[in-house]
Amino acid sequence: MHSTRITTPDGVFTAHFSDQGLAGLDFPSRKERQGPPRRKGTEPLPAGVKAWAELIAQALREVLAGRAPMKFPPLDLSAGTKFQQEVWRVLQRIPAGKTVTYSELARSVGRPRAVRAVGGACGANPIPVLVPCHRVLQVGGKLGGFSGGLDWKRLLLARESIAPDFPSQIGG
DNA sequence: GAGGCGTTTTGAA
DNA sequence: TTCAAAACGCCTC
Repeated sequence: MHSTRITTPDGVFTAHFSDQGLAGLDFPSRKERQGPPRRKGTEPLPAGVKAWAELIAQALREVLAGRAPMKFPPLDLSAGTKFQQEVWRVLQRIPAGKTVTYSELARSVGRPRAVRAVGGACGANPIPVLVPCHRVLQVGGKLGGFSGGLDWKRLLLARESIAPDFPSQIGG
């Protein structure tokens, strides 16, 4: 397992790689968003992993800009259960600028009643942003939850020109 | 509008 | 195997 930092205009993400591809992605910490990155993580990466990291950096910037990535790095989702992987597959098919509800997602995987389990699968998603769990909303347009924090979910949706029913704290 | 219950999956003991 | 928890949705009051 290799780890490296992915610098974007919105902060420094941390990517984790297995032999199969990208296996995990961490959101920038507050410190990393505000200050310079630490030296940790500068260890040399295998050439293949380095190439993946560049692809991921490009893909991340595309998604953060509200666009669908041109090239997509290989994703290693084998850590999840079969149900979770099915949910994550469906998530990857959601185009930029479009959203689905937890109930729609549940129907897509053939478990129309398993809306709560779908929420759990979204929360277990190891690769947020690239596996767009932020495009899953509650019925009625409410945000629901987000493992990286609702701030990130709101930001990502805003970049895609999606205006969910934001809580009144935003105003309006 | 608010609270309670139902359904499904997952992780721990 | 059993129990508790979870990024939900629907029904009832």
